[in-house]
Amino acid sequence: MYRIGEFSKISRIPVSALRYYSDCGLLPPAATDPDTGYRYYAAAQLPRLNRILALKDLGLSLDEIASVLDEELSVAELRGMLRLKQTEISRQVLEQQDRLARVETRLRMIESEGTMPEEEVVLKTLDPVHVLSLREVVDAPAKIGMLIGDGFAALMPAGVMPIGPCFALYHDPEFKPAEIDVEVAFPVDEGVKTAPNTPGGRSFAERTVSGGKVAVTVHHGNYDTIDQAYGRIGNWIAENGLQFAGPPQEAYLSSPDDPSGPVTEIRFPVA
Amino acid sequence: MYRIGEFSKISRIPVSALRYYSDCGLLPPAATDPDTGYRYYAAAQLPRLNRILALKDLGLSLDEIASVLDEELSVAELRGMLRLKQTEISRQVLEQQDRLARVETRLRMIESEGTMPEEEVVLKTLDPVHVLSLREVVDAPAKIGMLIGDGFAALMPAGVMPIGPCFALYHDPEFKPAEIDVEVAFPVDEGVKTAPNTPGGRSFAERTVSGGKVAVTVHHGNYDTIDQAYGRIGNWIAENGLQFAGPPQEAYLSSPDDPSGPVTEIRFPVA
DNA sequence: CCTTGACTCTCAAGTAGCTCGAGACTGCAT
DNA sequence: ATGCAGTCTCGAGCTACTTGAGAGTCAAGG
Repeated sequence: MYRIGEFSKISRIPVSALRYYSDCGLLPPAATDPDTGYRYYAAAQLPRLNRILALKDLGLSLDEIASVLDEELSVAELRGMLRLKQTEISRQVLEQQDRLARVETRLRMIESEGTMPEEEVVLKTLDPVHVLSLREVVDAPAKIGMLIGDGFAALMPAGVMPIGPCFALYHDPEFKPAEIDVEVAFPVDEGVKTAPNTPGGRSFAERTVSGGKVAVTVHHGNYDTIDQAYGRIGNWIAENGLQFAGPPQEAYLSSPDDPSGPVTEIRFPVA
Repeated sequence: MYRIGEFSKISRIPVSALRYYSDCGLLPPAATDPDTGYRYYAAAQLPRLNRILALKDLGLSLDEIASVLDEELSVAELRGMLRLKQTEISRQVLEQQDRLARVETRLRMIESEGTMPEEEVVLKTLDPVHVLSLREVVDAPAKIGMLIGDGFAALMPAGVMPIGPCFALYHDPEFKPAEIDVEVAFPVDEGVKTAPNTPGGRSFAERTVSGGKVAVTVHHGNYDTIDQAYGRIGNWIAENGLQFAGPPQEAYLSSPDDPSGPVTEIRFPVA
């Protein structure tokens, strides 16, 4: 029988870890002196310790290891557990490879630009939103603001409160400055199915804007420089090997009287 | 200005995380009501939040992100940090791929054998050990036991206490049962440079057995079935694409009077 | 028999990045 | 006045240990 320090030396596992395994019942010492509490280990416990290490090496948690070693899992269960690990690990490998690619992209960016950007593009997941919307082909971006104002002017008096920032969807397959097919959407409660027409005589459509993965970036400042944000997000999508998967959105996140200027979030659904 | 719940919705970051970022100073709210403690966020804080998310996505810790965002790191430092991450992540990728291969091997093993083995092979790292040793060509494995006994018989009366279990090194490039070139090594303190000859007239050599990576397995039971352990470890090394890198060792880990039988650890240096 | 030094014990806290729950306020709508 | 959703702080929990404090134990040397 070895004391914990000797057993640590022959197993090359730190004393603290052995004590931990002992405390959580994974590898109780062969004997414990009831007076002193000293743990005594037998050489014959090494196989169990090695099994623990081997299973840990496969990525199992100590709880899982305990169940494998002590609960006589059926072969089917064991196989299932390992299959699960397998998919989990391959997922992680892919994720880490992606991350590695992103780090490398970032390094190249630093080399070429000498610094990191103030505004980033990130991937987020959108929930589906229930909206009332106005769709129209307009001949100038400024008209969109009027459309939004129109919408609010119709909704507020009718007691319909948007439950989130309103946003625009751009339905054109490509951008034509003189003929913009835009849909202005006001998120509302599920229950709200309709609203009175706008002062301008337009009628709301009720629909659900689908969710999913979107590339997102924020433009902070005057609207006339928003093409920077579009450029950024376009590059990012290309660099990350993604593809457009729906009409882009622009969400207007600041109240019009915000002293630090308007904040617009641009979202491109991607796949 | 948004309350935390609204800001959470537009940023799609959980409230708890926003509070956490606020507490650790990474993203303090634009304003805090001194009476109620309510946090108020501005839309203009989204770019900073997105930068946080993007950097987190690269694998930086929150501390590192804070220093990147606030401490105006020089471009060189930034590059260094990312390079470090880069190597770190590629290391992890390789490690995870290895692990994946091990899980797959294990799955195949379960398919073919229907269960998991009682004794595992694991990779460990040995420290260099200072030893006194006896080397000899013997004509039968049983003679090794006698050599060990001889060694102890010489060391103990001279007051030289081994500081660890004794072990044998097999210097033959291949196994020949009738002509075994074996070295029996007794780990001793650095200071011990010599010892009297054995009763059998053999003299000790003093040397340091080098450390490094070894594949290890334990044989529990009678010595005549030890070839199982050798088979196991040989297969394992082949399966894991490793190569022998030195004479194998056998360490005798149980005292001779252990009621549960002898325990032998077999170690193959690998590269 | 006593001391010394190495070893061991238990218990608590720390690690990273949050999440969750309890108990108490706050703000807004009826 | 009431209710309810939202918010606050504070503490614990997650993994697999590691580190440290303070106290007790063991074997050898004097």
